[in-house]
Amino acid sequence: MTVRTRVAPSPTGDPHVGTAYIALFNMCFARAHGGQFILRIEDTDQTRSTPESEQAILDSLNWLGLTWDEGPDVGGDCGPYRQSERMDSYGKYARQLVDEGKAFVCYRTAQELTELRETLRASGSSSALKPSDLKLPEEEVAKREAAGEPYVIRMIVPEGEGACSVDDMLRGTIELEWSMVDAQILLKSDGMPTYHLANVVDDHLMGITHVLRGEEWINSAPKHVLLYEYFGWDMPQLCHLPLLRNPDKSKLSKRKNPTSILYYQRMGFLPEALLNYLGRMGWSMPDESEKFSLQQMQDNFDIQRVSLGGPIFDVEKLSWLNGMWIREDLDEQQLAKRLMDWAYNEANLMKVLPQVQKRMETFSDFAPLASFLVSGTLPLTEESFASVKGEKEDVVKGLQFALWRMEALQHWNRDNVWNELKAVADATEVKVKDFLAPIFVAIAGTSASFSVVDSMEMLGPDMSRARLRHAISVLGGVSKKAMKRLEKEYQTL
RNA sequence: GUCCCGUUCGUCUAGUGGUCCAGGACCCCGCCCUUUCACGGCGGUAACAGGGGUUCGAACCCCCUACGGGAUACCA
Repeated sequence: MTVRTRVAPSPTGDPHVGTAYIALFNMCFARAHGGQFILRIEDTDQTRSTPESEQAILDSLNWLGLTWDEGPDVGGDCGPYRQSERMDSYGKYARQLVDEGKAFVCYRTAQELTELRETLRASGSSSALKPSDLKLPEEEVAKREAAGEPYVIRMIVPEGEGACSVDDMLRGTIELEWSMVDAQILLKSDGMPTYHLANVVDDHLMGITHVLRGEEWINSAPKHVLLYEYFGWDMPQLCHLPLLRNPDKSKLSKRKNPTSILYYQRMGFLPEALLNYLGRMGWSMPDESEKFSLQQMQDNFDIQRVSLGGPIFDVEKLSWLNGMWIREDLDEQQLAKRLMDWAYNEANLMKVLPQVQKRMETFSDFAPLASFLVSGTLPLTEESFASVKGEKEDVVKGLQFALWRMEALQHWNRDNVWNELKAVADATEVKVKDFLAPIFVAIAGTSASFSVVDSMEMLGPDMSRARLRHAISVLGGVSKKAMKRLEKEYQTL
């Protein structure tokens, strides 16, 4: 048995707990059956991942204690497609399908596609874009080809009635209508494969027998079934795991929740506890114990014990569990070591010292000045913002705008943070000093602190965002209506 | 809109036709321990989404409705 999990770095490079969640289940499943667990970091979208973000994921999974096997060599590359020399081979597979009449070259432009979709919708048809919808007159194809216009390769899909049966290890047979399946792009105009092609080709080459992935993939399973059929390959067993949710039940997202493993690391959670908690999401030990190690989970793993309701990620219970691990599994020596590894080490001290030394008269000034850097959620109240000038409404607006900017920021460093914040201040015609004041309070708990952008760099993206979010909610939050207004105004910046 | 997947205490879950007027855990509350707070111990509140079947019997099987989520991209 060979089980794999595919990991795609997020655009901002934050390793997502959902990634670890899926990886954990894949690993336990594979190991419980004496099989191999392969992890592939892959992203066929050149605009998304970077070598750093890919490394960040590996580091995070390592930190959690997950381990994986070396995959079979399928051409010397298990790394990001961006660096792959195998890119040609995907084109080859796509072309093979074209030659066999199972895929076709499509010269449709983005604009034409939107128009086609609009007409489809207007006509009340629920059908997806089919090969026949996309067909262009031959002379038009020739013209575009001669002009060297970009094209993609799409797969041929059944048109008309009928459904595709997909077997799921947990859900049984799922029937999905072909009418909902569009002529999926296999090879993008930049020559990159889409997930669908790459997924099927790689899994086949690597001899993957089982695929455990998120529920969000159920609807594209027919495409994969069809591709395996087209190629004449054996289909791996599929298993769709439930999705981790925000407290409002939507798919766990960083806009509503800290989702980065780095955040939980910085917050001071033990990797054992975080992993233990993820293992309790949608799964239970046969004896229902709450606290268990990765090894114990692996030893007792039974995929049938996965429950399908989407579990809500509850930080409170995670905290309780973490406390259990701290109290029961670490002696004082070990705890001391963990604390030093976590934050109380020389490297961290050296980062802070340049900021605080100027402000110190005695050593005892140090802890109060730097405490916010090793804190989790700051104990803020509305009073904390008393020194901040301006109407509460405007303060909240500034914080919200700052938060949005920080959520969109891809490369987290001092200069980028500063440039973004300055840009918002300028665009809203607020003095930088006044704009930053509430952000100081949000980040450091007081406006009397050292450089807020340096602090934010040290705290990292998720902790910084979480604090901005917390500050907004302390100030009464933003109502749905107000949020709409703010979003509109934000767009105009 | 359409399709798909779900639905047991507020939350995580046990439960695969009788042992369930539904068990455990987090949260909350009370009591005990304790110079305080926490930890720990004990106890309490609180759920089978609704309606129809099937069956001697249904949280469990089937159907319908409602609700939630996901998908509907040259993102994964």
